[in-house]
Amino acid sequence: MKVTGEARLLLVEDGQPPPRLVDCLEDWIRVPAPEEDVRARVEALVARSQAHGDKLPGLDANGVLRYGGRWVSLPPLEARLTATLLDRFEAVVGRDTLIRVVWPGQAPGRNALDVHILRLRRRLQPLGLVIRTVRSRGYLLEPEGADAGAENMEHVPDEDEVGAGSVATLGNP
Amino acid sequence: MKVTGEARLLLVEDGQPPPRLVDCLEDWIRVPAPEEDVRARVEALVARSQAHGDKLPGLDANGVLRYGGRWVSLPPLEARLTATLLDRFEAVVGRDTLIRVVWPGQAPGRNALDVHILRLRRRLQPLGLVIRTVRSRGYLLEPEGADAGAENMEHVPDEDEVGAGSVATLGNP
DNA sequence: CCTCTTTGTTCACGGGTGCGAAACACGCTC
DNA sequence: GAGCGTGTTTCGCACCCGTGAACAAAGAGG
Repeated sequence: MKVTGEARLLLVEDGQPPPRLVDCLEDWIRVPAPEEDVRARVEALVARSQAHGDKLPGLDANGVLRYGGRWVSLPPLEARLTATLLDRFEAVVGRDTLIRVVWPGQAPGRNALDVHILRLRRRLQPLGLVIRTVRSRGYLLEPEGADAGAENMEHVPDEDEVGAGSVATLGNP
Repeated sequence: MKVTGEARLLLVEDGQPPPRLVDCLEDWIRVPAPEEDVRARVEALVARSQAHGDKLPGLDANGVLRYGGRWVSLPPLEARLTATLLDRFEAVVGRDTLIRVVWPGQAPGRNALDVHILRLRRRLQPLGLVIRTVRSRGYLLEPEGADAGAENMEHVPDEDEVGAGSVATLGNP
C-alpha cells in the first residue's frame, strides 16, 4: 500500500488550538461539525490531490525531472535511465532492460551502468527519490522512506505536534 | 487573464452551504468563529501563497519588467528574450527557440545568445528572478530559490496581519 | 572453513564540449 | 563626446560520459 499522495483532514476537538498546516494536501476542521462541512473539505482535498498531484515524479521532454515542488535537470543518458525507471515506478527494472534502453546500439563496458546509477542516485537525492538495488535482479525507483520491507513493519506510534483529535487519512490510489 | 498570486478566505454565514473550492489558495470558514481559527487559516494561505503560489512577472510593451514590487527597464533585445522566457515561465526554453525569436532574420555569431543571457541575468538579479541553465537543453526563468540543484533550502518568511472583511483578499507583495 | 567468482559501489582520470565571462569593437542616440 | 545597446573574439571552467581499478558483500565449490 502506498503512503505517498495522501491527504489528511485533522479533526480538532473543541477547546484545542488550531493546527498550523502549510501543505496543500492537509486541512483541518473543528468537530463536532455539520456533515456537509466535513464532506466539502474532504472533497476539496481529493480534488486537489488529483489535480495538483505532484506525488508522481514527472519527466518532461527537456530532461527536467519535477517532484515535490522541486526539480533537477538530467543529462540525456540519465534522463533515459530515469524515464525507464519511471514507467515501472516502484517496481524492479532489470539491468539488461536498462542497458538496452540507454544504449540502443552496443553496450559499453560492464561498469558503465553502475557508474551512471551512482551518479543518478546523487542527483535524485535532493528531490527525495531513491534508487534501491535488488541484487541480481535490477533496480527500483521510489520515494525516500517508502521501504522497510514487508516483514519489519513495526508500528511506531508517530505522535505529531498536533495536540488534539483524530486524523482522517484519505488514500489516493 | 490569470489571477494568480492572490489568496482568498471566504467567510460563510451560518445556514449557508459550504462552498466548493479546489484552488490551493482558497479556503473558507464558518462565521462567527474564534479569532485564532481565522488567523490560523489566513496564515496557512499566506504561507501557501509564498511557498507555492507565485505571482507571475509582468512585462509591458515598453520593456518594463515588474516583479515583487520592483522593476527594471529592458533594452529591446533583452525584452524579447524575457518575453519568450516568460510565456514558458518555470519551464525550459530551447536555445534555438530563443535565437529564432530574438533574431527573426539571421542568427548572429554563436556566442551572442550567451552574452545576452549573461547581461539579462545581471539585470534580473535585483528582482529576485534567476535564469537557470539546463545544459544542452536551454534556459529556464524562475523565482530565486525554487530548485533543488543547489542546497539553498532556507528562507521561511514571516507573515503580516490581515483584517477580516466579508472576503479577505491577501495580496502577495 | 577457506578461497574464488560474481555482483555491486565508489573513486580517479581523461577526452570532448557546452557554456560563462571578460574584453574589445562598432554603431546609435541623447 | 558620453553612454548605451549589440556583436565578436578568446580563454577557461564545469559538466558529460566512458574506462580502469580498488573495495565490499554474498554464494558456490572444494
